[in-house]
Amino acid sequence: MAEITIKDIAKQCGVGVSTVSRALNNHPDINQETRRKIMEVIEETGFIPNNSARNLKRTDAKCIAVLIKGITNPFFSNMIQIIEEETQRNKYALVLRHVESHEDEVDVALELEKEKRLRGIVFLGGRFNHSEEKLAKLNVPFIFSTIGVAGLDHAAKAEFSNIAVDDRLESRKMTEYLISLGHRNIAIIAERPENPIGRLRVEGYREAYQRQHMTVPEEMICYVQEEMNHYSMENGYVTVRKLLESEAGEKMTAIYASSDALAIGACRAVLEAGKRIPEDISVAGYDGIEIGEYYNPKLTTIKQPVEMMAKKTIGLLLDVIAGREEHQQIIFPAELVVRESTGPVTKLCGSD
Amino acid sequence: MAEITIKDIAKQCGVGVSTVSRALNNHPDINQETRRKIMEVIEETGFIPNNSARNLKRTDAKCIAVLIKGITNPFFSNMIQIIEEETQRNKYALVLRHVESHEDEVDVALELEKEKRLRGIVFLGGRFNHSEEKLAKLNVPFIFSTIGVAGLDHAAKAEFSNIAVDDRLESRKMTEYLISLGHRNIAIIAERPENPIGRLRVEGYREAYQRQHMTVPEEMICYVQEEMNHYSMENGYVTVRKLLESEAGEKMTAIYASSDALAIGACRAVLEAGKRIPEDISVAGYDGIEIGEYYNPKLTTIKQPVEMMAKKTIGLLLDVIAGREEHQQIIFPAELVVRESTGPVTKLCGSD
DNA sequence: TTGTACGCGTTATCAT
DNA sequence: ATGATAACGCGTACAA
Repeated sequence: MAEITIKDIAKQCGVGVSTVSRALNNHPDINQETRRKIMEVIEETGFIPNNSARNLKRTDAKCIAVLIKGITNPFFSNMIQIIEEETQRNKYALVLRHVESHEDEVDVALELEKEKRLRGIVFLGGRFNHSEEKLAKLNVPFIFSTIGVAGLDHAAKAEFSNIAVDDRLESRKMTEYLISLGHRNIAIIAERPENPIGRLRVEGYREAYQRQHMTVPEEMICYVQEEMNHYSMENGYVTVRKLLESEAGEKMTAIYASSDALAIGACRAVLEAGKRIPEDISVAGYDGIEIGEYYNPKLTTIKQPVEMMAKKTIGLLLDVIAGREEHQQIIFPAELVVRESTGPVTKLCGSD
Repeated sequence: MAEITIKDIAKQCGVGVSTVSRALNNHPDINQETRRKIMEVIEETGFIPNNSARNLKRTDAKCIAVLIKGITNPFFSNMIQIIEEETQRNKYALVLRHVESHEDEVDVALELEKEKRLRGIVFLGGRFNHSEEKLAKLNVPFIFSTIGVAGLDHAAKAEFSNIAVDDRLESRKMTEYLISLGHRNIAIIAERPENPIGRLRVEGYREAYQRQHMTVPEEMICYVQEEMNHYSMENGYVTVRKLLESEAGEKMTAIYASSDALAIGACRAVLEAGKRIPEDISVAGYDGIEIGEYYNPKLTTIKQPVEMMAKKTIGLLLDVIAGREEHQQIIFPAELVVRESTGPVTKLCGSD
């Protein structure tokens, strides 16, 4: 077995280990000729430096980590791509770590910080419910991106950055738009209230009614099924099918799902019930992912500015690392994109 | 800064470092009382062992890695979930590594093998075009899963395992089905020929015609756009829009896309051209991902048995690691799922 | 420009 | 059951 190490290379080249190390790391003070020779031997032998040993020793690894909770959420795939590009453009190494649902993302971050000598961390997805003490243990700058960090006091917020859209406001925007179309009984399919994002979006929904001095139709507020993936189309489908069988389902003229994936599932349930979209029931989503443009009918949604958000996330993190900036809370405006899945109320029996 | 280490804990507890190590790793020969005390101090201090140091020293890490090329491919998200569950069920640690498009997955594997002391590797996605010499450098068992490994001799195949469906056969199945509906001018949207999977699927398409003693409509064979993500809906959309403007587009009565994502894009292009699915043009996909069931119309597709494949991938890998099994080439049967997006030819001008 | 020797934080081996 | 100490493979200060 005998793993081949830097010593073997040194011996084979008749040089010291440090010279090999210098060759590997492109150190300035090394004879290019000896370097060439060493690299040749490395090539031949197929020697690969051990990263664990490197990380242990190195102090200056320009490396950041992105921790993603819920990789199945299609909203992230776009984000990740841009984050990769941006990180690379800035000559930073990137550790992309998928956090499994049973893991705690901060624990993972703590581990990774030691293991890889990180300079900064991005948290993508998951809920924000971390104790301040735990967060305080992180020794490098970190950012929560596209996570609803609600109800935190300013003191805590100074310890990290936050990139997001105003979920409450955007949610209100969507609801107001639906109301403006004449809808009164708008069902909302929301993330469970334990999730801050879910809560904020429901609050926005409520606000829209309240600002019109209309009573909030509480029976129209539905939550996703706990036991299955919260972002799956299946969840939207199952939830809306149940809804359609209920009393609230009879009255509703519009469905507002708090993610596009849920909305697609909702559409299927509506279609299967023999109703038309949007003639019988309007359906709207949230996120602005690719499928919304391609679905039939095209999905009305709240489009988050993913590209800008991803770029700002990395940009700000690197600025904070470099000491060029302080931690910030940045809210990006999202866009109400009206497409084909929503329309004016036509149902006559809608009002009771 | 002063990173807190195992020595600090030892000092603070008044014990030796080895005792702390034993406590951390749940070693059998340690007094439970001292262990409890040590763990308490660890808890208090927030000490986290450095993984790099651990990996460097450890010899028996029960750990496998899954390398995914093309994480944006929705076909994988399902697979990954099951792989995670299976790995955990077998008490193995899992390193999920996203391989960026400019990286070589075998290089990454080589690095990771040293860094993490891996016991086995799974390759998911990407094309199979690795030199045997390079693969030979991998010292642990590895499996290619859901990757078309075509045209390899048996000698090479004994060095690793392979889990896949018979892309040529399944592709033929789909084409034969479309032909049986009366379609003659079936456009195929395929991965570029450099990709073995793409090639196999086109071969299956050709075979279907040949077995019916019909000439293959070469002008109906389209490849995805090189410059954008090969699995994106956008690619399907752009490709089919171009196709529709061409001469071949006038004649075609069916489109068979070699992934569901492409098929969805194709549908949008067809719809936008004012044609109905399947009345004017039938559209079929390949993969059997979730969106196909929810799209409108529901997508006819070749459904790969993801769950079985994922389970077998991990099962076989662990068996090979344990010496219970030899490397194998396993072909799973896929299923032609007929849904709403395909139907009999109705177009009269179809035959020229 | 190059080589020697030490240390990174941990686990394994060997005493005790 | 526990402690001292030698590795693990590499980077780097220092000496040459």
